[in-house]
Amino acid sequence: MSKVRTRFAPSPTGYMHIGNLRTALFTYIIAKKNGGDFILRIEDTDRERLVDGATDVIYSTLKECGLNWDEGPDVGGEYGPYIQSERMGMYKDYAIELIKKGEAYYCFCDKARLDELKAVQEASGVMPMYDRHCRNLSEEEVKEKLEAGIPYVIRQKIPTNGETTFHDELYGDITTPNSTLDDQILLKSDGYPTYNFANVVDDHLMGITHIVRGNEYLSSTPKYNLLYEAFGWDVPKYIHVEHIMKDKQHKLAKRDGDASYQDLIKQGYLTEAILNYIALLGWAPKGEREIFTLPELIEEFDISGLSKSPAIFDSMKLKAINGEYIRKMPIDEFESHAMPYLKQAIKRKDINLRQVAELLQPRTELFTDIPEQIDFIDKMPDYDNALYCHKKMKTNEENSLVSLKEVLPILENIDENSWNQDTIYNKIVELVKKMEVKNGVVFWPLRVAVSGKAFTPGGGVELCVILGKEESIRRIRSAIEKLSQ
RNA sequence: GGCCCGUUGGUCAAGAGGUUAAGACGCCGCCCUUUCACGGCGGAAUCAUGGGUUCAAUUCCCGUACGGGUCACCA
Repeated sequence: MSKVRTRFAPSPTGYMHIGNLRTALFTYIIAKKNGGDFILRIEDTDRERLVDGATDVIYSTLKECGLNWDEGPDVGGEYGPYIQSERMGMYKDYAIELIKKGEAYYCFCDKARLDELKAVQEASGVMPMYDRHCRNLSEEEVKEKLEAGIPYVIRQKIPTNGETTFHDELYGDITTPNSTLDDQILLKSDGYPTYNFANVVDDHLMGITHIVRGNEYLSSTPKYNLLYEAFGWDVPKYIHVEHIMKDKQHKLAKRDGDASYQDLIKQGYLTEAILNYIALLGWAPKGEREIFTLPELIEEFDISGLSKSPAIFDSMKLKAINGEYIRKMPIDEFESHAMPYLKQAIKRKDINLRQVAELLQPRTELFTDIPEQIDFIDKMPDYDNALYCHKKMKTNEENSLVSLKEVLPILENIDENSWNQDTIYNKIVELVKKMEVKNGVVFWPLRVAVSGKAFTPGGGVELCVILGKEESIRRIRSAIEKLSQ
């Protein structure tokens, strides 16, 4: 069996849609799973849609994701060039070869005639399709028109009856009546190939064995298949993957602002988590495990786990997976990822950011959530005394005031050098015992007094450690004042 | 509209002609606990629909509904 070769062939739009990224992922995995090669080909023949720097987005995204290509525009390879616009010269010969084989023909119909034809067909409710006006021109007629310099295109000669069946590795055999297939244009009047034609020729020339692509190509595959057969080329294996949806009726689109890899990164998601999640969208592993690195995905992957129906993108699940990756990180790595957000929220220089990071790690699902969690550190927020009332902690404004008054001198008596978790905690527990109350009766008011928030990462003691002795004492004093009014 | 594809809890989904129809996210409850989070335990919640085939169908077949895709000198 020949070596497996797969290809990812994006158009440079300056934007990596996560559906595309997922297709790239599967394409890469299928190659690597079989010890094959993954090829990158840039399909940039649409000059009008060309965007500056767009190929760089493709390169950098794939690289960040670890989807390294074995052949491509920048790394070369035996089957280049890998940029479609640089391959333009060769297609015409292939189109003419097809004409000689009787599998294609010159068409001299001009735009006006085609437009009119289409209008008539649409008006009568018929599917717009070329009427094969030029399909049976005699050799003389063709020669005459060519010599007269009449512009032409080359169209594929689809069988007029019968049906075409192709095999998809996922969907099985799919059969389509030939009568529903259009004599599609292979070579445009400017001499350039259409995408459909270039694609088949390129895939063949590059020795692609498995074509992995979006499900939108399912209905044009019969025509591709006919093309392979017309040339007498080996038909590759097809694997069509379903779309990622925003909801049941809408595809995830650019305007949603969260459809691209870049959008997700901006929102604070980790590359590994994104990759892991999109693999799970439309593909199910054999066992119950869900967290996989790229090499593990290659190990686990099997086409049979691919889904045949569209999957709705669920950011809650992505977030949960992101959280798992975050919790798994060594603290140093977490800290460096979190640093920009820590600095954004904390301007004070006397705060030990490492300690803050330690509190935050098990509580972070998205890095962008960090600032809001620690916004009380620089500046005590305004809060209502009602915060001191907590049913389960059995606290209210009165006993909170008592607790704070008791705690204050104890904290004041702790030496600056002993201002740490254990010391503070033990001293407060001693106090609690002496007061003969529940722990919460002291801990809850303390936490409120130093944070002014209903929820904080860490409890009163942790927060006091973070804030330092001086600031903690100051906050407790002003809380006592506030409660005494 | 023609053609093609699909339909298991709210979402991702496993599954098989006979199962208590996995698991995950989310939700709810409990435990742990100085709040929250983490962790642990438990719960509610699903086979689109009508006909066949069969002793038995959510699983196989046909129809219906619903959803998606596609019908360019775009890629």
